[in-house]
Amino acid sequence: MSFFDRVYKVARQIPTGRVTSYGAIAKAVGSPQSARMVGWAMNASPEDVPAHRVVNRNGLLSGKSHFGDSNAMQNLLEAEGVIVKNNQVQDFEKLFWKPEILS
DNA sequence: TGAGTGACTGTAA
DNA sequence: CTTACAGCCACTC
Repeated sequence: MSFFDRVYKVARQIPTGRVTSYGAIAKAVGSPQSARMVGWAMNASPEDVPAHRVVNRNGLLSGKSHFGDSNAMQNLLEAEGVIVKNNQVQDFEKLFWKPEILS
């Protein structure tokens, strides 16, 4: 199983209406210092991976520009009940979902 | 085989 | 409080 596969496995576990950070996923897959790789994995993520629920540690939609439309990521989040304003998730601390560590 | 790159993060000024 | 900088690891050319 590759690094990417593990990232996808964790990302798919993010509940609807919740968000997490790249660093949190990196930690969950066993490479806490590979947050950048997580982002890269998201760049190549399959459709069944909710990449829009993954933001940076400030709750900022750093990856929105990688979606087709500049509003796509925000629209997806808002459709799930996540309030996004100025490219930033509101109540990020409340909505933050901590992924479980992969064994 | 080696250098470049990136949807990040934590620490320092 | 905001801005800067360096480390990080897996992947591509």
